[in-house]
Amino acid sequence: MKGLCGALAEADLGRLGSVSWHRRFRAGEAIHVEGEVPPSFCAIVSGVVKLSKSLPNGSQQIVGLFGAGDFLGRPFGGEARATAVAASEVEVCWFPRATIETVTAASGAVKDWLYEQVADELEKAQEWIMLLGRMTAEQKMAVFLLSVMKAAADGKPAPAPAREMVIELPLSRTEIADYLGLTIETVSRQIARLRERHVISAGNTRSVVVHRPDVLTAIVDSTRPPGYPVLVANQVDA
Amino acid sequence: MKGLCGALAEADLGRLGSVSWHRRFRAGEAIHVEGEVPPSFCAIVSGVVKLSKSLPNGSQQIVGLFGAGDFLGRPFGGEARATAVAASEVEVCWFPRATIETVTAASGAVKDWLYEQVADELEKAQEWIMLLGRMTAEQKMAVFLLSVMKAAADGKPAPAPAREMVIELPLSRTEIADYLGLTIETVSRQIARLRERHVISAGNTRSVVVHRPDVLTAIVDSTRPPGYPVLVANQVDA
DNA sequence: CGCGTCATTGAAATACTTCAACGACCGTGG
DNA sequence: CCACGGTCGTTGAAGTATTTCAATGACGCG
Repeated sequence: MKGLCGALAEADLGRLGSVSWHRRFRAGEAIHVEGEVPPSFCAIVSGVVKLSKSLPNGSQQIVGLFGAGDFLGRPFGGEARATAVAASEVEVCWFPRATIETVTAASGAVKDWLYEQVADELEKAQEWIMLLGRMTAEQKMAVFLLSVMKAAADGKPAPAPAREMVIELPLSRTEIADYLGLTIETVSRQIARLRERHVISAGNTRSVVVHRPDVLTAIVDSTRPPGYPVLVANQVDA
Repeated sequence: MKGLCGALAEADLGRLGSVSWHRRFRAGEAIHVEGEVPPSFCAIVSGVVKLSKSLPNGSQQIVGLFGAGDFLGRPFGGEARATAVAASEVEVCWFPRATIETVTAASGAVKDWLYEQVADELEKAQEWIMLLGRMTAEQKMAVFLLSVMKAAADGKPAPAPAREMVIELPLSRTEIADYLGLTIETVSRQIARLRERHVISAGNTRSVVVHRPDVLTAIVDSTRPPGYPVLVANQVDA
């Protein structure tokens, strides 16, 4: 999270501080564009950023999601191979590319930090490959909800997924679909089904109450027939 | 490819050379195991290694494929989050973890190289996310064949995908299925269909003659109805 | 020769998509 | 204030790609 500052010598910190500035993006605005050399490296202060790729036929796939504390852009990277778009109102701390590259080149600690950063992202990407390749729509949806819960609970007192929780979805249905590799209709239907089963209930479109996180996790690691009999027996009232 | 040596000072090169040794793995043998701290970092000399994750329900997904010149394992990484298995007879150049970490910690150039390495891998992973999330079985198969062609042609005189080419598939049907997020039957059928359309023809199960690379690329970036009429018209003889 | 693994093929089942219609929400302008 | 159009989400019905189940064929090996 705040590892960058930890990795920086005082002199560098001051140097970076003096050239950085805050910048806001409204939902939908592009931060980096696929095929262009990103002019910056930035830390997300608040909001959610989606990193997406698009196919010639026009369909999109979100390949990564970033929130407060995450970093965008890769020093020495050349052209960005995906587009970064603000999924909500986003505030970033913005560093000119050149400065970051100079500081990085000079500091071993920063290099270490950067390496960690990319390695983590790779790990997440590989998880996602697994998810996209081998999970059903239902499982994908469950993973998504759980990950939003986890993100929301990050740093909160209770580390375990609590017994009940209200979460705000950071993405529209269309974006969720692009994230999970599904269509918007399938996403909608999966949510409806979870609601019918009383696993979640929805107020506003964007906010969801998760009643049974345990059922979500059960769905995620269920063998293909997703344990309906057992789970339904548990939750249907007599 | 040989970037590691370029990044190393002579002293380090000697040091590494003296502790490295060659090691062979037979097809199916595990090189690193998910959940264990890998005892080594190694360069693949020959053969193909698959990196896979498995779901509780037993299904597998290959999250990466590595060939000669690629590197396995991440210094400072902790537990491996995927299993690396030899997909064929594999020969590696093996370095004890401790040595690699010492050398890396000391050398900025090695850090840079390592960073590049991971960043490249991340880029490939994101491509794969796109593929798994948004492509049809037919497109996946085409991408796979093209990537095998590219790997085979690597460093060859003609850089462009040639007009006709014989390739050896480095994976079994099951492995291809795990790689593309499909079932073995679907893979088999897609190959059969490509054969019927005279895009490829097959000798041995593991070897394929690609007659029309252009059709494969057309399939990859076709909008959903994969242009059958046009393409078929081109290739069917009068 | 017979057994085991791997690949192919067919037929039926199903998960997901596509197409299409409708309802809810929201800001704009009358 | 209310009607209007636009975007977004939901829902139904039909279509299709892919999976599942099952049987058969090809190959290698003891």
